Amino acid sequence: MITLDYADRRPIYEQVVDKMKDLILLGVLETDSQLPSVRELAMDLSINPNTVQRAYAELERQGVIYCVKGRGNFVAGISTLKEQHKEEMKSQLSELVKKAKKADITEGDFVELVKQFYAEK
Amino acid sequence: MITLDYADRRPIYEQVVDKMKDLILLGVLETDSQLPSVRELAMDLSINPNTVQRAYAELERQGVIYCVKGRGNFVAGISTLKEQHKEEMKSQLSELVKKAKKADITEGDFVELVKQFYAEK
DNA sequence: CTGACTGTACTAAGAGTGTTAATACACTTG
DNA sequence: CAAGTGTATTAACACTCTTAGTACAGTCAG
Repeated sequence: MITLDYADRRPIYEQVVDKMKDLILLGVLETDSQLPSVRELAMDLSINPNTVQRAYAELERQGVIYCVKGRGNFVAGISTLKEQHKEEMKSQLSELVKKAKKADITEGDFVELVKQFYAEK
Repeated sequence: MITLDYADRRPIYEQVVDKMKDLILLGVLETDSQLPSVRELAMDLSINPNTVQRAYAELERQGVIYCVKGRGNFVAGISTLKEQHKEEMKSQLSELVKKAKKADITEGDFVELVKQFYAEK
């Protein structure tokens, strides 16, 4: 379901958070569907249950999932997640454009790159 | 010359590396001009000389500056730095476009955002 | 040559974070 | 009741970042 990247400098729990968000945004995990249990995912990824728990707690804090004691963790509505994701991307793009300006990259060149990347695959 | 952001999660030495690169790319620091000494910058930023040394060592490793024992640190040619910077941005943009695709953001919308950000300030 | 400045190297210590391990408890469901 | 859930707690370990202190070698102006 998820693959960890140990070359990634970021902590494991953070990777789990992002991967889960990706799966939800991609529609692999639908609203109200159940996530793997803390212990199950820990086994699957060969990490400690505490680490998974930390990731799930963060996902709940962000409103991405909801938890029911004794039953499990479930995917929350994805509308807010989609909105957050979009805002996050806009923010990143804004930073990137600032950098591009500093590097004397013209708007035309930038747009050309965007089109090129959109055409890929 | 440089301002540290203690809200930034990244280590200080990494911030120093990036800020120095920015100053060089912006032309504030010209080729072969001298950087502040390790001890001087440490005093200026109220951090330990070792931390500055680490940043400078990293900058030298990346070929951004060159060091002369007993004399100081100097800005290397900026052509390779410019190239690296451009490649880095392209890579980041590529990732961003991938995310945008997943989020069902059209090429048109994306380009519109780019133009908007370019128009700012 | 001397002194003050450079870079560089090393060790030690402390703080913070991430991760693991081992329990324990409450809740739900078959 | 038993097995599976989430949740909480404590301890320990590893790793990284940062600081502190010291030391040594090179450069340069006086």
